[in-house]
Amino acid sequence: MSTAGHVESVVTDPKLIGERRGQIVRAAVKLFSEEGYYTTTIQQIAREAGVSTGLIYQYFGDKDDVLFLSLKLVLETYEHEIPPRLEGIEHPVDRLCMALWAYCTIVDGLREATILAYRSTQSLRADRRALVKEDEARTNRLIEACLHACVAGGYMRKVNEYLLAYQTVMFAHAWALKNWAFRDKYSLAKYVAEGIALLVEPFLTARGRAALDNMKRRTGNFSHEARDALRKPRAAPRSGSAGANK
Amino acid sequence: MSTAGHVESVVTDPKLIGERRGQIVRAAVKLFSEEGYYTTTIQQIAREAGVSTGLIYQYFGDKDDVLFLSLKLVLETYEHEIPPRLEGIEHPVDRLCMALWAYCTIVDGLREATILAYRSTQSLRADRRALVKEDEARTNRLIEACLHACVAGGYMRKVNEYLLAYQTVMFAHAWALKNWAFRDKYSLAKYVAEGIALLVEPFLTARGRAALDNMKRRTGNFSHEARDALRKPRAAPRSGSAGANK
DNA sequence: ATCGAATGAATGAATGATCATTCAGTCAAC
DNA sequence: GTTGACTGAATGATCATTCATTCATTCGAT
Repeated sequence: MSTAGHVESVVTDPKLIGERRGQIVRAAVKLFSEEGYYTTTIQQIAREAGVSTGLIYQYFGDKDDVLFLSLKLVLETYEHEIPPRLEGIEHPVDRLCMALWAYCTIVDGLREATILAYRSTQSLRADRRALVKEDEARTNRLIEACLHACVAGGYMRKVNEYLLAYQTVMFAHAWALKNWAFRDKYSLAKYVAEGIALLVEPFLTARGRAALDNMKRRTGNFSHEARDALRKPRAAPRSGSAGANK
Repeated sequence: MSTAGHVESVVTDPKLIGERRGQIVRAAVKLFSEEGYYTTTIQQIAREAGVSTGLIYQYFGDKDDVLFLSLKLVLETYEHEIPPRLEGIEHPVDRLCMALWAYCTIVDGLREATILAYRSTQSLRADRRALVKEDEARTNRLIEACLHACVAGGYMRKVNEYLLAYQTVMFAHAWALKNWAFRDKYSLAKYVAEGIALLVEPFLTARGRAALDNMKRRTGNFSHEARDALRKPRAAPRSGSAGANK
């Protein structure tokens, strides 16, 4: 063994190394997404993250653990990025549409990672798998709440909110899972518009339809960033009771 | 090597064990479904199939090839088992509902294998992956055709048939993919009934709705095997297009 | 200030398991 | 006695995981 030749010290900038774990997980998500769990080696992750193989075991129990935190990162992105996108949007129908739009956008940005979630959740140890499912269920409830508000407000007729929420989530996931089939048929915006036609419109009451038409007019059918167009001009409505008025 | 030769004279004698390949693929589907592709070893497959490891390489080029044929078997099951279930059912709305019901039933019987398809399609070599996708697309067109017939017959309003077909397929797949979430909320029959409420009913015209109501009456909401209830009482089994009557 | 533990982050070569794949044979049928 | 299906031990690669070391710190005592 000749330790001599290696003068490659820890050249990392002392200032920049913040989150070793995050650094490693980010590398892992990238590689797992591209190549899959089993075909990605710890050595590759180490190289991608710019650390040594040994260090990974300082921060993670084993490879399974790295996968677990990778999936968690992805699912938490879903869960945490939707609510801010809904902030300030009052009308239940607007909120529902925006939730669908937001979800699809997020999936679009994490297309590979979304596929990763479908591919590898069951290579996790059972206990960790349960935690991942819990994350997924939470995101689901987010959509379900939007649906419920529409029904409660009289904008949507009674539906199976649970299953329709699931279908909505599946619709967003499908953008990643079946992208090879959709890519050259629809832009993301068109896809979302079709999603609304399939998952929202058919269930609206007359009142709901009016709200949707109104929204479409204001946002030009989601062609651009519709978020701001839907926000209340100005207000400080922190505590909102869902009570539909007018 | 090439798996091409289908009608190879591997064993031409019907007396001798004809289906060595089938025997092995069936074992592989079982194990891949239960454990995943990478965690299943050729040795295990051999044991399960009751043959030696070496023999597998007599019938398959490599492990990837075994996966390929396993997935093909599953997808072809979808493709081949739906049409017979529709046979003899004339009314477009009935056919559509039956297609959904049939698809869900098949998925139910292949729950693990369906998950396998989602998990492992991308561990296939690119060229084989394309073939698998082609299989999937074909099944999709089956549903699309049912939808189209409904629209053409004036039973359903104009919809994006392509995407609604996809949603229908995803709905069936979800029964496998998210079974942990649905299992204790719905029976399969209830699930299908909800599927019709979400994916069929909302798009029907008045005429279509009448047809659906009529079907529900005859079949008791799919509670039992509805297939026969929908079949034409009796008719020329094979030939020509009998005029669909009222 | 200076020195020499003591700490612990980080390294990467070595270890040990686990398989995919091969091949020298066996056996049964003709 | 030739053929070819079939066997299963042996081979060789590929990793996950370990661990003896290195290096840069901090810090207490001088």
